[in-house]
Parts: sequence; structure tokens; C-alpha cells
Amino acid sequence: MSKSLIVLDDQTSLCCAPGAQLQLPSQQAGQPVCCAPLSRGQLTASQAEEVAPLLKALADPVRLRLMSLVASHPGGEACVCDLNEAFDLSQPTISHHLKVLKDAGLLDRDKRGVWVYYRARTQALASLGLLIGSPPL
Amino acid sequence: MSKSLIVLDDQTSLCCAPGAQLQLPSQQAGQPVCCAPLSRGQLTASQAEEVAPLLKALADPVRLRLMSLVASHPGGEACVCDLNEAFDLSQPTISHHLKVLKDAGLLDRDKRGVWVYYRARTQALASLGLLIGSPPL
DNA sequence: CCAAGACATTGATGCTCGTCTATCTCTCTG
DNA sequence: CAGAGAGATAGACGAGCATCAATGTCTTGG
Repeated sequence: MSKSLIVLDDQTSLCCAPGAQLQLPSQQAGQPVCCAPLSRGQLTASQAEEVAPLLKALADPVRLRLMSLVASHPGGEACVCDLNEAFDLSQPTISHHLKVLKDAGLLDRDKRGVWVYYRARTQALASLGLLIGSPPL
Repeated sequence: MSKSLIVLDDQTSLCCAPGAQLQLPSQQAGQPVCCAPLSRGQLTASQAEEVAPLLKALADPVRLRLMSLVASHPGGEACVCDLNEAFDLSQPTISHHLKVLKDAGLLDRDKRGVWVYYRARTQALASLGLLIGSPPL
């Protein structure tokens, strides 16, 4: 597998740190472009196949709100019991959406006793935001 | 309608210019948060309903590559005839995907004679990238 | 050990989506 | 004006998705 376009792991350093988007190092000849934004150089088919599932996971109003609730929660994590109450949807439906976000690599799951806590992978969100949002050169 | 979270029009100035993501003005009490990123404050249900269609439009490998091809094309625009050749898909399928991107507000269409040119709405991409990618405070 | 509660899983249902073939509309050329 | 070519539209079809009710799996308290 080639170098990932999206950094999912908070432990891994970002090759394009947030805020550095305007001073991206110029592309080295022969080297794969890491974090190549959408507007600079064409995404390969395989890169597109890699990124699309992340966007698809986010491309639902309920999941967007879930991500926002979790990411903005004090402490960086939220209990499922709190999330369930924030929506007018059944508990299995919320559980399903959380699983979609977790499988996409946008949430981390942590079970502590009876309760389950989800945490946002801010690195993945940052990478995705840079990929989409960086302006053309 | 409340103030839009996503700036679609290149003529309109961005309330959160690219690169300004780390120095966002502190939220004024009582004022709606413009361009409130995903990780800061919870998206309302209506805001999520507004943003999700944009992400859904992008959340397809073919459309991601189309956006990338158009956005990175010299001159900022690309002819449909060139785009058709870049994919192993039928012409109506490409036309359909371009329409989805245009209806979402991510592409502008310009017919000149026999040919049709599409141009990326970089402002919309920038807003979307900031919304997703800005880190929590 | 048992009952209760938190969350996940299963299976069903109706809707949306990506793709295709066929056809249509528009514009230029001869 | 007729034909050709560029691109859009229409309709069909199979796959995928969001939701729910019902049920299953853990974990804790008594």
C-alpha cells in the first residue's frame, strides 16, 4: 500500500500540519505527494478510492452532528448515553452511525464499565480538511 | 435563512479566509458563529442539513477525481471532452456526476459554442475544508 | 446468581444512488 | 438546411443506505 493520503493516527506526525497549508513544500520529483490537496495535482483513482469513504462517512446530517458533538465535547470524548439523548432517533440508529464513523477511522471507541465513550480523531479531520480546502497554487 | 456556513460564491469575501484558521476571532456573544468548524461548538441540525449535501457530492471516487481534475487544470477550468477521456465510464455517467457537483455548488458550468467548461468553486472547497479540518480550541 | 441497564447486532423495509443504453437538444460546418 | 458531433436527459436496474423493532451481549448491584 502506498503512503496514505489521510493520517488517521494521532500518534503519527502530520506531514502537512494544520496552518502549514500555505507553505507546503514543493513537490519532489519522483516522490509521492503526501497530503496532496484536491486542487493541486490530480488525485489518482486509488487515492480517490481511499478518501471517498471518509467523506461518505461524514456526508450525513446525523453523523455530522455526532462528530461535532463528540469533537467539541469537554475532554474530547462523549458518552453514548449523552449522544442518544441529543437526537430524536432510536438507540440502534445512533449506534449504527457511530459504528460507521468508527469504521471509517474518524472516531475511537473506548468502553469503560457499562458506558462507552467515543473520541474524535482530530488528525484525520485535519488531514481531510487540508485535502479538500487547500487552495490551488 | 440564517447566515450560511459555507461560502459558495467566489465574489463574496470569506469570513474565515484560508490560513486564518488558527486565529479565528473569538465568538461574539449573541452573534451566530460564521464558519464554525466541526470541532468548535456543535453544529445545529439545520447547519448539518446544509453541509451534508456538499460532502455527499464529494463522497464519490469519480466525483473526487473530477473535482481534482477541474480544480488543478491550467486556467482553473476543464472541458467536458477532456474529462470524459480520463475515465473508463460512459459519457452520460460523467455528465451525471458533473451535474451533481454543479447542483451542490461545487462547480460552475460555462458553455462556449459546442464545448462545455467546468470551473471549481474554490471558495466553497476552502469553506468546507475549514469547517472539517479546523482543530478544537 | 439474577435482574436491570447500556450498548450492539440482526433482519426487514423503503428510499437513494451509480451506472448503463437510448434518445434528445444544441451548435457549428458545408 | 442537413448532417455531425458535444453534451444533457430519460428510464431502467441492481446495489447500498437510513431507519426501526426485536433481540443479543456485557457489566454492575443486590
